[in-house]
Amino acid sequence: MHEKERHRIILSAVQDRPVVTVQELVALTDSSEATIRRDIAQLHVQKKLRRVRGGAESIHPPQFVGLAGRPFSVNETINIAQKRAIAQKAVELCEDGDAIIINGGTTTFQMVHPLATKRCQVFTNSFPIAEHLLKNSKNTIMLSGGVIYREQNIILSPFDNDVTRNFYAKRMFMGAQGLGPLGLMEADPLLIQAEQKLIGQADELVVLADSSKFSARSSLILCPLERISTVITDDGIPDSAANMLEQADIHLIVAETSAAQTKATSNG
Amino acid sequence: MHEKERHRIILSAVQDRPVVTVQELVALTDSSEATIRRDIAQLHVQKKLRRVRGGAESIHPPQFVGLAGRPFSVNETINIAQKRAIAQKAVELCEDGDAIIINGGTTTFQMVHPLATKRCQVFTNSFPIAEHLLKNSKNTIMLSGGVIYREQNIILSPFDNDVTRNFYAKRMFMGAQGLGPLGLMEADPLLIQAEQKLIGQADELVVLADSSKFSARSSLILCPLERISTVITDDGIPDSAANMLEQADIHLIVAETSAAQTKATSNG
DNA sequence: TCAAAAACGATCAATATCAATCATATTGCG
DNA sequence: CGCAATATGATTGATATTGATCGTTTTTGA
Repeated sequence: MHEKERHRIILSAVQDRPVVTVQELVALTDSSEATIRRDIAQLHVQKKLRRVRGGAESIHPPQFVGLAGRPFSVNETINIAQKRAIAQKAVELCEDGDAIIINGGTTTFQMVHPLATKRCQVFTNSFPIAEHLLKNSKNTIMLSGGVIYREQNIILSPFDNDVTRNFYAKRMFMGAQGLGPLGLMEADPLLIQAEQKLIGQADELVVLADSSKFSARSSLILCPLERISTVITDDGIPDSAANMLEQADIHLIVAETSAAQTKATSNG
Repeated sequence: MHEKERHRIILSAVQDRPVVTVQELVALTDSSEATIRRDIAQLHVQKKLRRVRGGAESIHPPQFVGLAGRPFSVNETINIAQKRAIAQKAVELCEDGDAIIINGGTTTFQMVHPLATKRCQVFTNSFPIAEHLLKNSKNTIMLSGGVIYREQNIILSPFDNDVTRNFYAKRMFMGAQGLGPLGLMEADPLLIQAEQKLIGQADELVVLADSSKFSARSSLILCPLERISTVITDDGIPDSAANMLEQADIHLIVAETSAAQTKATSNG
């Protein structure tokens, strides 16, 4: 077996599993320990893997380093204040007993905190949302079935899901990649398919989009503006976008993120 | 077993329960106390867990202990050694790439630890099993859709679930309330309905039942003995039960528990 | 309080892994 | 064909890890 061939096998083995032993690679490549060690040493200086006693491990974090459970550690902290304020407004629309659909996403995930005190029937395709609500609230949780995609933490099914078809909700909450005159934009075709199914199961569609989403564009249109009942955004929304929504007869809710909450909030 | 591998298992075990004993980890990793102590000490200085007398505890706050969400805090520790040994044997039947169904339960939950090093396609109706495997393994996880029942931590759907119908597995693993001449017994009619659906989706039915289950009885029969391919139990199984299974042409696997390996009892 | 049991830490032998060296095989070239 | 260069495999001494033992400390229970 050629050197390159072994390297290919070693790298693929290391990427599969968090750690591969020299012995396993010996068996896998049918070569000697000495050769495998030499290979590992080479790949180590090439930074293709990390050499450890007994074998080699992937150079990438073995997935639970920080103890997985942080749903979307990367995106979650972007515009977190706006997302939280928006999510708060979204939950304020919900009353105990309501049946709602929450589509997975970093903004909608922020709804879990204010939702903790509610008792709604929540249908979601997001594993982290279901997990959090299950552990920290008394809401009834319904989950869509299918494969759990780790990257998005979303559950997708290639098949029609009767659970989805039989659940009908007052409102569906969802985020988006972008929001423009053409409608709601999304990047991933797979997500679009799943989300379109869900949209059909709710009376009102409530879109949670921080103000940066009005300038963001994506190539795929999820649904036209007419389908949207309500948009919740933050006070950074440009006038043009507000006008656009007004003309489309969309109810606009602006969540105030600054300390200046002097506006039309009537509290008791 | 290698250092990294053990660390993986230890961290994954610590995540399950607020505290894990050295003995449990010895059983789980099949290594010595000294090694486990050294590992715990290492992970402690790495701040991956906290070292305490008797074992290790999660570094994260207990959070929701009283609330629903902790998988099976009550049942989980009953016959834990037997359940673990049984689960270990069950996982030994699985090879990378296998499609398997794991029905929710306290015994089947113990499969998550040995499964951490596998790469199977796992279909389950158990939220905790899905959660753990999602966070601590590279298995592909498929979840059935429906309402999450907090009491059992099981996902049930009143409707037919196409995800379920379209997933066909080599083996299905399940626990039971009881196992007698009439077949597999279960207590809850709702569970029976869901489990019967799943049973139809697998070639072989593997039942995980610690030896106490042979004396336990329940009012409802889930399926007859003929449907069962394999039973995995511990070495406390009475001869009468072993004979019953043998006559039903069921493959019997006996997992030896460390406690029962001492044959002579000095005092009665 | 004391005694028994469990858990711990240190030490040492057994084992596994490693690095270095040498031997062998294959290839390329004169 | 002979020879050198390279790659691979085998051997050996060095090093690291593991498991067992033993004495000490902590916990448990009377």
